Parts: sequence; structure tokens; C-alpha cells
Amino acid sequence: MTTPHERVFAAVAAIPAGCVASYGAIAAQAGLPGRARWVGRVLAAAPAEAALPWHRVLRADGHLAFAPGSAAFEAQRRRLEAEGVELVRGRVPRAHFARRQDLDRWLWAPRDAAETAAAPRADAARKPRRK
DNA sequence: AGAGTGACTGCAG
DNA sequence: ACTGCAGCCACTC
Repeated sequence: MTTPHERVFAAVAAIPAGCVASYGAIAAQAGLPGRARWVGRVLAAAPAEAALPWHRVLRADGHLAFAPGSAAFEAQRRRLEAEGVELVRGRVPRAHFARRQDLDRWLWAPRDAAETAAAPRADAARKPRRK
């Protein structure tokens, strides 16, 4: 059967191009709520052959998990920008976060709908923060 | 066995 | 917005 490890891979692979998801969301999607750190560990150990869109996974607040300026940070930022996802004031706008159902649709599971937990408002049509 | 360490998170100050 | 802190849990000394 599917191992937690495989479910994490599947969840990451299910993130649509141009979208992102948090470590916690991936963990929850893989049936491991509360284990965001473990997801980070799995991705760090993931072989390049897996060709996972690891760059679409970031912190819940929109910040990349790597230290700003580090090689890994820049690499991830480049990959995101290549898909049209740009950092605004150092973070990815909530509007880019994939929604629960977007991931479910790719995975299979109607599963529930009960826990529509983090349903981020998908607009973000706000004024340009003065200056 | 026990302490330290994160590709994390949410809450508190 | 930033800093700390408590939970979190696998893994490494």
C-alpha cells in the first residue's frame, strides 16, 4: 500500500503549476496532520529523479523555508518566478496557495469536505500598499 | 537514554 | 512586523 512517504510525494506532485502549498497542508493532505517538519525532511532527502515540484512547497506564512539570499532560496525563487509566482515583500501572496479541493481533485479522494480548514480568500485584490 | 536540531506552525507579547 | 515559545517528531550524536 501507499506509505506516508509516497503520499507526501503524491501530495506535492498534485500542486498545480503556478500554485504553492504549505508544508503543513502537504502533511495534512498525506494524512499526517501536524508533521510539517517531517515533510521538510522528506523533501530534503527526496532524490532529484523524483522530479518533484518541491519549489511549490513553502511556509504557511508565504515565506520560503530557506534563508533569504542562500543558494537554495534563490533556486526556489527562480523556479517559482518561472511559473509566474513572484515574491511580494519577501513572500508569496495567499492568492497563489492551492486550495484543499485543488489537491484532492488531483489525488482522488472526495474523502470529506468536512474539514475545509484553511480556505484562503482567493482574491487579494487590495490596494498597492502606499509608496 | 538524553539532548540537540531542524525545508514547520500557531499563539502570545 | 518581529521575537519567543511550546508543540511537534524523526534523526543524529
